[in-house]
Amino acid sequence: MRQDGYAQDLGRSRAGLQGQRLLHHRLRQGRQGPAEERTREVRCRQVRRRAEVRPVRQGRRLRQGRCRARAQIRIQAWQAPLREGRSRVSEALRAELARVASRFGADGLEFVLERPRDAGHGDLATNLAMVLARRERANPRKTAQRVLDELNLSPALVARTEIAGPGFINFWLAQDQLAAVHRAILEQGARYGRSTAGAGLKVNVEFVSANPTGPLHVGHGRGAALGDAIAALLEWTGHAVTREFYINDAGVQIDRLAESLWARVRELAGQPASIPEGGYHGQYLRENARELLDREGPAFANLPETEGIQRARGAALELQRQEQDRDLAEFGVRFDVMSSEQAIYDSGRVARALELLRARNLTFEAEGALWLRSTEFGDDKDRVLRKSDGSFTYLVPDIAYHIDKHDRGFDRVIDVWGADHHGYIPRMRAVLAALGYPPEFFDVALVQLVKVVRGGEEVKMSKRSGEFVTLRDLYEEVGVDAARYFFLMRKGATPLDFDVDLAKRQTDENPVFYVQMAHARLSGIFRTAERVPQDVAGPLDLADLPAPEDVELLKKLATFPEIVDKAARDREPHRITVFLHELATVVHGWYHHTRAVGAPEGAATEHARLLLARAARIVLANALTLLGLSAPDRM
RNA sequence: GCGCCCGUAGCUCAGCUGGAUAGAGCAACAGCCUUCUAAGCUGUGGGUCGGUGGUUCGAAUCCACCCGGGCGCACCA
Repeated sequence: MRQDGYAQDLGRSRAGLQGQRLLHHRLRQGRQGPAEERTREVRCRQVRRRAEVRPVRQGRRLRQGRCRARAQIRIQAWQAPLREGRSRVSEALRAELARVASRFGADGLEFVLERPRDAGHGDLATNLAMVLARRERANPRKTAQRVLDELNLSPALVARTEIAGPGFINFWLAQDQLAAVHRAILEQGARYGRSTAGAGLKVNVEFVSANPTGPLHVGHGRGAALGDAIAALLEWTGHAVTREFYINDAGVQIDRLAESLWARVRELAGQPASIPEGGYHGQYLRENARELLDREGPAFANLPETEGIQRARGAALELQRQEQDRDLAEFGVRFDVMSSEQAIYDSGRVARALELLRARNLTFEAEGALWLRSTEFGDDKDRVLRKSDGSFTYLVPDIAYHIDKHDRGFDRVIDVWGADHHGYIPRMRAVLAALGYPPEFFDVALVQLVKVVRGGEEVKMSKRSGEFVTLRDLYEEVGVDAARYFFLMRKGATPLDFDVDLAKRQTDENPVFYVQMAHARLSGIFRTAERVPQDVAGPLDLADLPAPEDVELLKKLATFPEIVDKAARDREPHRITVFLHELATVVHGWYHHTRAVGAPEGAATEHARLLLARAARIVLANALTLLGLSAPDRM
């Protein structure tokens, strides 16, 4: 039930949602009837969140000193394999700068070598001289000159250098480097942007994990798009990824589901029935009831209650699972493994997990309950495992599940959870630490709420579920590509406004359209030229690309692998959508200002621009494909 | 009370391990179609980066405190 907070919990748990009051108000008003019965469920979906959430967000700055040490260790653990993935040019330059630093008696000095925001500051820039000057209390610009004098760079690598501003050293790369990038793009094709940085690390990405108690809603959709994209990013960076869905098919919510379906069956058969307290009121259960009666015959409604509910349970689970699977498949998300909570109980893993904790002396009995000593491992209070009524808290099967993932040989486990579950993280982390798993084993990516906006108005009711906008409603209306793109446009941890009108618009105001259009236009060039992109081959001579837009485009293409690495490291797919939009802007500008087919500069330029268009088309397609989006040839 | 999240242009948001005049889209305004999709391009206006201190050669970014908004402090999943 990783995500259910989204739907049921709107009125309470959302952190950091400005301007949400209206939404809460509407939702409450809108489902006044059902909401009454749902009160209990709402209450029981609340999550505690006292504890630290920081360490989850590795890629972000850490404001609290106390979390810092721990988080940084983890950042390093994650980044380490990625270092090799950086471009050869910047690595060579970095190495040379490090050599100079050590000649100046500053071995291992930390400095920055990065791509400056402003193209006027070169292709790469370093603050090395400024850092050195600080140690020596020297003038940074003079130090920069000394660094330059000492620097031994091949002209094949760097064409020009300058000292700028307070002491930056800027580098312009040799054109050979750009030609090499172009060659790499054509050679690697659909693989351009991939790296082996992950070194085959086995990663399990668990996402969506919705309760099988109703249709997937937009919040699940965002989780699906995000989890799938994170998984793809990890694949692109050389990790062995498993996409997994955890079915919460045990527990009281399934009992309520079964009772609710049974009530609908009786109702359809004209018998007295009512949805139990905490039950499910959605229209979909009426449809399920109809299906069940059609399948089993009218006598089904006359079964004794116990048996009826028992059989309704199986049917409800099956039908809800089918519907969720269908929606996910249509949304373009596939899972390698479906795990069932019930199966974890049935296989004895829950009992074994409990034994394991007990054997390690991590539990104690008090007040008729069994407790976990989670405070000894960073949680802020001890947690109940077995309630005094003898039943288990949710923590227990979840612990068993994570042990299971560990036992299946995963090096890393990433759970994509609704942000309302963030209070649960320290608990799980504490348990896994207690079991001796390395801290980097477990991580969580949080997904914030989605607010659907139409005509400037908030969310509306779904006609079919009687609840929220379902994922299906959404992608049927705006299309899968637009839905996925919009879900991925923002950082997962940021609340998202989904503007349905904008997503449907077939103009450049719509970012999905704008990006896909860039790809279609590039394809159009080849149609006009009556050439197949794959047949436009040969080395690229930079001298045949006279326009500044040509070079700008090529440089943009060159940044893609680095963007992928960073997006994977920080698990932030939105960086790919940001990149896509930037690249599309450059492509459109290039398309408008230069001419490929029948280039006025001559045949050599036409050929060079076709080569460039082919490369740009590859990169656009790769970035789109990575996010699960199509790259249309015409629109 | 304790804790967590958030506060960047009118709106929605980027801003990567602190860097060189703070960016994009939308909205507003002004232009550009005998030429590969005008489903596009170009330009203009618009910001005390919530506030105050601190660290630093340098802070939207790190630290402290404060203000404002949201949320949580269960034997519920």
